[in-house]
Amino acid sequence: MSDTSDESPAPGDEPRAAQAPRGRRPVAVTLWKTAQPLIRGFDALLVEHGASWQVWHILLALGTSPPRTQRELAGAVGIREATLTHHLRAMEDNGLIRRTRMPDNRRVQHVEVTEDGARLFEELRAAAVEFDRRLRAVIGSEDDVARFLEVLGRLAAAAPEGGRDILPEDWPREPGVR
Amino acid sequence: MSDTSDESPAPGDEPRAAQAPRGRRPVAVTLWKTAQPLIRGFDALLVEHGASWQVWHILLALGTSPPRTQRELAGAVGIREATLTHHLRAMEDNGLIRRTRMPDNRRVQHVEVTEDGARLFEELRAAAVEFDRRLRAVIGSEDDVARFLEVLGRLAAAAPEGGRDILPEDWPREPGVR
DNA sequence: ATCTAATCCTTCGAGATCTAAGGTTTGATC
DNA sequence: GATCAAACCTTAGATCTCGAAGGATTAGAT
Repeated sequence: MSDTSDESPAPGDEPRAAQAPRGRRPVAVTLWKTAQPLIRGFDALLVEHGASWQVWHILLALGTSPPRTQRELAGAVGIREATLTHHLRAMEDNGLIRRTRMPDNRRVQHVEVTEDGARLFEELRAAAVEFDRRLRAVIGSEDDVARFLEVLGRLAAAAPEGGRDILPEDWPREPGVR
Repeated sequence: MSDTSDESPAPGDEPRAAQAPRGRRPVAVTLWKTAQPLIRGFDALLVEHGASWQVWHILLALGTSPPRTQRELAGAVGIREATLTHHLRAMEDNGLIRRTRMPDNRRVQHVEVTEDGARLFEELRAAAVEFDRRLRAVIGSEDDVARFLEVLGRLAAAAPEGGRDILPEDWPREPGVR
């Protein structure tokens, strides 16, 4: 996006009613405007393979560390339970997953990846790995990537616990402040 | 979201080790799961002030380097024209902006921030600046922040030109490849 | 002049997402 | 065990977003 490099206030910039914070581009905005097109590009890639970013994300979460409940799964994918229900129903219709009530706790829906689902994920994985390889190349050396991800981890860790259920009064906290 | 921090060495929390078996967490996913809660937290903050993340973003774009057309504005905010129309209508109804047809080119709608809009933005600015200050503190020194933003810039620059209109075949490109 | 194409914006319909509220099942308390 | 609360999921309604198509205006070509 050309706008992500708009530190050029254009020579002869006019004092407008709304004045931006001088010089500093907000971190959160920059982060957003970077993540946004990347995810969209990734999604476009997966759509070509007959899937979508969120379907892939759900399959990934199911494969990585199988969540017990849909709530956990939603948390892992970063969406709400209601939204997950929506996706799971579609995925179930498409035969990618199977849902069964557990006899020992009939509240939970156990989500399982079907053969078809596993096959699809395997196909997507190649594209995803290649995509990731290129992004890492853009970032730099392995150390650069590690440092970058570490910072992201710290930022994410600074986010409120429940995802976005309750915002503590003084959030985000200073580093070290507990 | 506890899951977004499941790889960070996070000082003082370690509830679950649920880690991807084959190492390498996808960069795009990590980026997304960091940006997502941050933006949501920021939005929640602004909502308390009677606005929203996108309203603030639009006001910011209008103030920073006033776009000539709505198309430019949409690009600056990272949304589609159709979506922008939606927001602008609401903002116009709320008296935050004013839209007028230009006599020399009656296709374009010139967007202007009203007094009320400027006043609201001024109020939001304090919250936004403080929010940003804290995020930067989480990242580290000023140099750390600069390095971090530089990487984000490179990632964003690697994205396809029009934002996400056309995905070149070999995207994202290797650094240096043109 | 007129026709065609491009630019700019809006409308429409569909999909993703959220919050809030509801339904079921389970656990705890009396 | 009856009742109340909690856990888990779904449904309903609203909002944000997009793509595609349409309307209006301008610029370019004939």
